[in-house]
Amino acid sequence: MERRRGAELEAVLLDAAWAELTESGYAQLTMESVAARAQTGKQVLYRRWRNRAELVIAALRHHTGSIVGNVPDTGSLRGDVLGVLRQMADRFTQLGPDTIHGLMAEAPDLDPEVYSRMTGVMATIVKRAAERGEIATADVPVAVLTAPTNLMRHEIFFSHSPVSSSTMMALVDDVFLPLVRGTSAGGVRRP
Amino acid sequence: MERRRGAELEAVLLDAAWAELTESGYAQLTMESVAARAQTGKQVLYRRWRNRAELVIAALRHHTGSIVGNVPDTGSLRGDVLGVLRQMADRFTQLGPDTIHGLMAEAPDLDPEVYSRMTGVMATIVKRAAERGEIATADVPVAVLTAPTNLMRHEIFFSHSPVSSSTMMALVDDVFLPLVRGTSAGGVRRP
DNA sequence: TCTCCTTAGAGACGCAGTGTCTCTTATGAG
DNA sequence: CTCATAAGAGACACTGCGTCTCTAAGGAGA
Repeated sequence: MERRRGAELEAVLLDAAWAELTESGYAQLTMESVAARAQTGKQVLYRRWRNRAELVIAALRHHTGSIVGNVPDTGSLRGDVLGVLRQMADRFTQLGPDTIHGLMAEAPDLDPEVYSRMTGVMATIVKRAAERGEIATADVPVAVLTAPTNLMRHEIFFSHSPVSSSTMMALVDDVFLPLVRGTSAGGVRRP
Repeated sequence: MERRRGAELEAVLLDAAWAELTESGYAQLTMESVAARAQTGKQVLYRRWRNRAELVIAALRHHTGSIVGNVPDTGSLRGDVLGVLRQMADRFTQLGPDTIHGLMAEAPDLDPEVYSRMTGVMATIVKRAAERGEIATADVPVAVLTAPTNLMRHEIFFSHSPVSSSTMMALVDDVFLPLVRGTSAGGVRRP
């Protein structure tokens, strides 16, 4: 019998977990189902991850690759923010809400990382827009800076269907842009 | 042995569930623990609710009473919106995030009700503000109307500590009011 | 090439909780 | 007083978690 080891085996395990996740959802994913799919024993899983939540998080990271690092740069503030929102949508909608909620319930320490990172991304985008002269100042209240991504996250978590682009545009055109431009309500409409 | 029945028994069951919930949290709440606390058997629970999620939801409704119905009317738009946010905070912070996430994971059909109701509440508040002449028009984009409550819900779900009043004020003063007043960024600061 | 240490693969195990089933018996309705 | 209903109590099968044990594969090093 040929035996998988080390990184090769680990990849197989994470792929198996990912497959279970997308095919059956988080609630159906068990350590035993993952082990069975990977044709190995539970101990091999527990040797690497302490519980289901850690395994799933690892599988998530493994599949979706390095978490961002690439801040959109489309040349316009509107395009950049929409780009960020679309990134968030792409990352999560393939998972489905049950996985997200399940993970939140079992791994309460997952989010702060992603959370603060998004603020940094938005700050960069706004700073560049200010340098381009597109907006008057990059000195924007944190509540405004985080509003679009937070609202987007809210949509992802509460809507039971994928977030539509019209919803994303509403967040940008009706909420964010009026706030950073200093004019709202009847200002710029969507092109 | 005196036997509880009907509504009297049901109240005991729901109180027991609520006690388990607040004392031990959602993860620790089991049908057996609730039954034991109520000094009865599991069958009595299963005769009324199909599973843990339904029991908890019932306990929640029973304890917090009828869900809203009372729209704040403080005389100012700012006060009204802050009142709504505070209501949301009061309702949920006593539960803790683990209960909320656990419920979301197990009862995916809980939210839409509350969800649409909040939109109606906000619409009422804005309409009254327009009638008072506090703002120019009640014709506000839905994205703006739902922004404060959605952001508040976001805070409740993601922050692992109770939402502070300064956070709530930031949502109202930095995001909502500038949007409905049509002026932002450097406009009205908090009193 | 041989040895040895790590660890994969396989399965048994105890534990906890779910949801079902059964039985006895209190109690309100008639 | 009778009787249908449902409470109280517990046994039950089942599932999944996380631990433990054992055998044997296959690299690393001599």
